[in-house]
Amino acid sequence: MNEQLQPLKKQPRAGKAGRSGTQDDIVYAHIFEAILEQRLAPGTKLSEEALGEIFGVSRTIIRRALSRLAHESVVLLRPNRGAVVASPSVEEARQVFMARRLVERAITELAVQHATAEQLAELRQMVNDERDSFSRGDRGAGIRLSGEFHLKLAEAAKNAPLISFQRSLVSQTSLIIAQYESGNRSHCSYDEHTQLIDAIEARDATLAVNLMMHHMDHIDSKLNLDEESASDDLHAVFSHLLQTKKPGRSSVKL
Amino acid sequence: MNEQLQPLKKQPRAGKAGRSGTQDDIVYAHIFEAILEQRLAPGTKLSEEALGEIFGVSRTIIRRALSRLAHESVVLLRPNRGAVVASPSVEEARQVFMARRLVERAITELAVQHATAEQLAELRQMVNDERDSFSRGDRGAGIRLSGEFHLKLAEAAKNAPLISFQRSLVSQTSLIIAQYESGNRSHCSYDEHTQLIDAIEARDATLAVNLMMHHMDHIDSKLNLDEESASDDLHAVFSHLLQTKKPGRSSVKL
DNA sequence: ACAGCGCACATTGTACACAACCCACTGCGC
DNA sequence: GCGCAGTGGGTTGTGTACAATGTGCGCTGT
Repeated sequence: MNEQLQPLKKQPRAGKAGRSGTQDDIVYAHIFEAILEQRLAPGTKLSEEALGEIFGVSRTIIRRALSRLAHESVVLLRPNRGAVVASPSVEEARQVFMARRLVERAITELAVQHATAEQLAELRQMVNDERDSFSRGDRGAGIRLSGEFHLKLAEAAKNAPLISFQRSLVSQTSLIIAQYESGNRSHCSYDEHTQLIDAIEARDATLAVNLMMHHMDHIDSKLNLDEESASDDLHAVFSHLLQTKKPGRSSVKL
Repeated sequence: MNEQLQPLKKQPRAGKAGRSGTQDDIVYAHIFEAILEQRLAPGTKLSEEALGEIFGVSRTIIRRALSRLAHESVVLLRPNRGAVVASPSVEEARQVFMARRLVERAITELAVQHATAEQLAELRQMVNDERDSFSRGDRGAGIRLSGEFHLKLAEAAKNAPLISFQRSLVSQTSLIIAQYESGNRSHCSYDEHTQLIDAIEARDATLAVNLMMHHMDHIDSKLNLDEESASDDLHAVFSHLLQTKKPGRSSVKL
C-alpha cells in the first residue's frame, strides 16, 4: 500500500513533451480514470496524504486535482472532512441528463455548421477506439472514450463555454453510467455515434439532432433511474444518504 | 499601498455567521466586485503577494480565489506568469451570448414550471435593489445585481448543473458589459426583469421565453461587438493580443 | 550603436510544518 | 447497561520557506 508508481517527481521537465504544471493534470487524469472504471467506488474517501504518497507528490498537488474534480462534481469536497468520490442521486442524474439534452442539441446543430473534415476524421477514429475497447472487454475505457467522443463533438461546435460545460456534464454522466447502468450490457452506442458523424458530414441538421436525441434516450433507458437498482454494494446503495452535509451522525434518521 | 483593510485574519471563527473557509469567499467576492465595477481594468496583473498583503491573508488563500475566478473565466491564469483580469475578445463575447441564449431559454421554461411564490417575491426584491443602484448612479452594483437576478432565476429552475453554468456565464457577461457597453447608458433592464417575473408568475411559458429572448437582444444591442469600439485605453484595445500564451514577446507580430 | 548573451531580481510553483478541526474511543456518572 | 463529556489520534486548513521559472537590465563584442 505504500508503494508509489512512477516517481513523476524527479523528472524536472521531462524533455519537451511535459510542460510546466503537468503534475496536476496527471494526478487529475489518473483519479478521474480510476473513478470512471469503478476502481474507486462512489463514496470512497480520497485521503490527501495517501494519494500524495501514491503519486509521489505533496498534498498541494493532490489538493488542486481534487479541487478540479470537485468542480466537475466528480468528487465531493466536504470542508474539514475530506473528499469522497461523488455518488449522484437519482434526482441529480436526472438533472444532468436534462442539461445534456439541451447542450447536445445545441452542439449538434453547431457541429453541423462548423465541423471540419479533419475533426470528422478524428471523431471516426475515436469511435473505432471505443469499439475496440468494448470488444476487448475494457468497459471503463469504453465509457471514457464514449464520453471523449461527445467532448470532441463539442469542440467542433466552436463555443468555448459550451465545451467547458459539456466537459463537466460528460464527466458526471460517465459517473452516473458507472453507477446506475443496468445489467443489460448492450452498450452499442458506437453504432449511434457513427450514424451521427454521417449525418453531420452530410450537413443534415435535422437528422443529426434527431439521432442525437435518440442517442440520449438510449443512454437514459439503459439506466435504472426509476427504481433504485438493487445493488450488492451496500456502500453504493446508502452512500447518498451518508454523504449529506448535515452535521448529524452518519446514520440515517429512523 | 501597503495598508490592508480589515485584518480578517485574526477572527478565528467569527461568531457563528462565518463558517469555515469563508476567507476564500471574501477575497473572491472582493476581487470579483472590483473587476465588475472596473476598478480593476481588463489586463491588470493580479499579483499574489500584493493581494495577500491587501487582504491580510497568505498567498494560499489568494491562490484559491484566483483559481476560482479563473474557472469562471473572469481572470486568466497563465502558468508561471501570474494572473490577469480577463479581457474577453469580441469572439469570446459572442460565444458567451450564444450560450446564454440557450441557457436562459431553458431556465425560463423551467422557472415557469417550478418557481415558488417565495422565489418570485425574492426576484421582485432584487429588481428593486437593482433599480435603486442604477438610480443612485452605482453602475457597478447595478451590473452585479442584474447578474444576480438571472442567477436567482436559474435557482428557480431547480437544475444544479444549469445553475452552475449560468453562474459562469453571468460572470463573464458582467465582465463583457463592463468592457464593451456603449456610451448610451439606457440601462433600463430592470423594466424587462419585472415583465419577466409577471409572465413567470402567470405561468405563461411562451410569453416568458419571448420576453427573455428580447431581453437578451437588448443586452446584445447595447454592446459594440460589431466593430471594435474605439477605446481611449490602449491596454483594452490590444490586451487580447498581448495576452496570448505564446512564448513570443509581448509585441504583436509585425 | 546595435544585437546577443548572461546575470540578477521578482514572481510563481512546490513542499513542508504547524494549527485547527473532526471523529472515535475511553471512562465516568446515572 | 446506557448516555455523555473529556481526551487523543488522525486528517484537513493555512502559513511560510525554498526551489524553479520568467523578465528585464546591463555588459560585451562586433
